[in-house]
Amino acid sequence: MKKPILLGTSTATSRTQCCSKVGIKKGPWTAEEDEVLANYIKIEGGGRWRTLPKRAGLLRCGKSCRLRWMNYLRPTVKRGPIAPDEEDLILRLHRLLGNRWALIAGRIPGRTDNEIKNYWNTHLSKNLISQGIDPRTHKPLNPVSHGSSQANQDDDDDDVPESNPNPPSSSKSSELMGENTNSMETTNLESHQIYQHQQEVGDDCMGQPSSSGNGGDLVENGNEDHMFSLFLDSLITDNQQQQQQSNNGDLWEAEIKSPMVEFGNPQNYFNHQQQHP
DNA sequence: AAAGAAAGCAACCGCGAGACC
DNA sequence: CGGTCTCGCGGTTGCTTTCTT
Repeated sequence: MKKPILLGTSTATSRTQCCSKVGIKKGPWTAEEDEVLANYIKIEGGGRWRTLPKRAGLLRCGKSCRLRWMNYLRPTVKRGPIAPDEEDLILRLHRLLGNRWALIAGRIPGRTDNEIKNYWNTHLSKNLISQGIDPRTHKPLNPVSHGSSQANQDDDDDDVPESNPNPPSSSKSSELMGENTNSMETTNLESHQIYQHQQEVGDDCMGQPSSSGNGGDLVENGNEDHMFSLFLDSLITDNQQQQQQSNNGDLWEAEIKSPMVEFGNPQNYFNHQQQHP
């Protein structure tokens, strides 16, 4: 593993980040540090990360403590290989959301954004490339080989945000919901149908709304987040059904018909809900 | 068996948003 | 209302492990 680094004045840069302070340890965590952090959070709870290491007696920066807890020490973190159904879910979520790792992780119980991001970069993106699919856009790398669908290829790139291949540098969920001003009108019936659809489909495969930690912010804060969660589930489910229906047909045609496109994006769903409660 | 390459993954970094003063 | 602080996120780095030659 990585050798722990104890930062001193010689290695500290001009950065003013917390981790550049003298005496703050970097590198891999030891079992002892893990124990100290886990025990402290068990007793005192998480949060206030900046002051937590001092209170817990750790020579780490708050960021490092938070990351360690979120990605490794949390009891809800699931270790072990990604199951095929989880992989399928990651693919579908990435198709819909782009590199919104925290959002994706929020829909996969026990998995962290870091883990999913790593898995995507090391496995899934390579798999897609080997299949001739662009992992960023989920479209064919060589459109020529895809026959009639190629005719729509250029248009798709311009105006269909079925996934978000180039998300902005800050990818908060709120931004996801607010970035598209292309207001596509929806009716009360449509939004109601999606909501009702969610009720029928249930939450078995998407996981429970996460109760803590990374990505869980999507679904744990208030009614709007809950509604977004439900909406996201409906997107995933409908997307899956349409892919099955397309069944080796024109994948991208099916994609265009996805609920994401019908709504424009989740923000439109919210706007609509707020205007028509 | 040894060396180099590739893969895997934990951790770091910088930035943006929201909270707080 | 502007400045500062804190948190959380996505991108990236670099060390360790595994595979290949």
